Amino acid sequence: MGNRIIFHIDVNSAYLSWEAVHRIQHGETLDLRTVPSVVGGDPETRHGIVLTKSIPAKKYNIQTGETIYSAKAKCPELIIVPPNYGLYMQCSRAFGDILREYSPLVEQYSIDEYFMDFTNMGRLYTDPVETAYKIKDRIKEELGFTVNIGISTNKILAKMASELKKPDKVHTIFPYEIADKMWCLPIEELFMVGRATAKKLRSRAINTIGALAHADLKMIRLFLKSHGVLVWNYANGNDISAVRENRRTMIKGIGNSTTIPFDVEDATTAHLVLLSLTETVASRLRQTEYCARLVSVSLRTNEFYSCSHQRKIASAIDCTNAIHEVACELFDELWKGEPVRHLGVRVSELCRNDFMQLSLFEKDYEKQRVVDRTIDSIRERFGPDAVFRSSFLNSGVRFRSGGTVDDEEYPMMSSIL
DNA sequence: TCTGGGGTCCTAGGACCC
DNA sequence: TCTGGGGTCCTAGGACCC
Repeated sequence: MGNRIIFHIDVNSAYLSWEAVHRIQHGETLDLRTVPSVVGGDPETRHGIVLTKSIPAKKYNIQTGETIYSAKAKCPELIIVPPNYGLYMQCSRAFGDILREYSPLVEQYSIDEYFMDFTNMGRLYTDPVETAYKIKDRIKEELGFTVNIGISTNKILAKMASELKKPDKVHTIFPYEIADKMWCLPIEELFMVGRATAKKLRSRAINTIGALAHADLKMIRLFLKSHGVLVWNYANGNDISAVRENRRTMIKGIGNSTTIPFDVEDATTAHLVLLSLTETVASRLRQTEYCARLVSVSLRTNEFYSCSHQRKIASAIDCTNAIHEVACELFDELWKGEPVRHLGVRVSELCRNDFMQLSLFEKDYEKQRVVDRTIDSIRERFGPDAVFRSSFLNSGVRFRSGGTVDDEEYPMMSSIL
């Protein structure tokens, strides 16, 4: 196996860029990217954090994930726009379609990132770097937003390369360039080194990616276990994982969680929120033609204490009511009576729903499944709000939280590239 | 006017069995 | 009565990504 050529393509300030382009296309004269601005949630409903910042906003030291409140304090004239996930899905798709013109082997890693295997494309295209510039400029011209492209011989180096200088840039980190371009960077810049790992490494005087690369692997393994081996390899540019089309990969779980605009203080309201979360989870589960054997509920209190509770169930299910019933049991066992800020429902241990085994005691589940499917098809034809349970009337609880992903699903990123 | 939501993977401890 | 170890399954929590 010869050397590979891998591209990593990353949208610059994705949500914000996409919103800016959308506004310009609809006659807006101000380009959000040229002023301090962020995409962020609404503090009124307790969703007030920064999701994406413009480059001018970055100059005010505004960080992704910080509160809108503190971002405004750093820059009073900051423009805040709400997220629009439907738009992002469209942009993401259009972006991927262009990439697939350059190689058949394209992997979507997240809503705004793709890997592309350019090995063997040399017969069609003169030079990878030259082609990367072409792709970048085409995306800018046709779709209106800029990307960074990183090029190397594997995924980790391509990804690290695309993170170098932004925006609208092409970078390479070929193996012979690792020392010059990557080892000087602070340790937290390395993929998979988050706050906890950075702290542990820095406490042992490992402050740069280069220092980690040169550290003794046995020592790293001793205090960071398998994760240490992973990041040590990344620091050395070692990665043999393949770019894989994300059609066939098994989805592991489906979840929906929400921060409630008010503190929930009674079980009845909590159960209603769980129902709204379960409606989304269960309909997505049925849409993907899976059943689940594990249900978990997570909870965050008004004091930001988080905990979770899960249970394996006897036979796999996909009914809204059945999942909701388990979720309520789990909540009742978990909840100690504190005011609840956030609730989540997640199903996992999925299996195909075609050869479902139903025990005799669960025979009315068949009827229930027919009801679910009927409701699913009504919502498909007339919109998600066409039917909802009367228990939500005047409850102050949104009857369906989160969104169903109506386009084809792509599996989310994992730590192993 | 405080702190999102969607994922994946790993680890540790206890139960249980041989 | 005591001492043991290995294997699997289950659960909770933590770390990381975007």
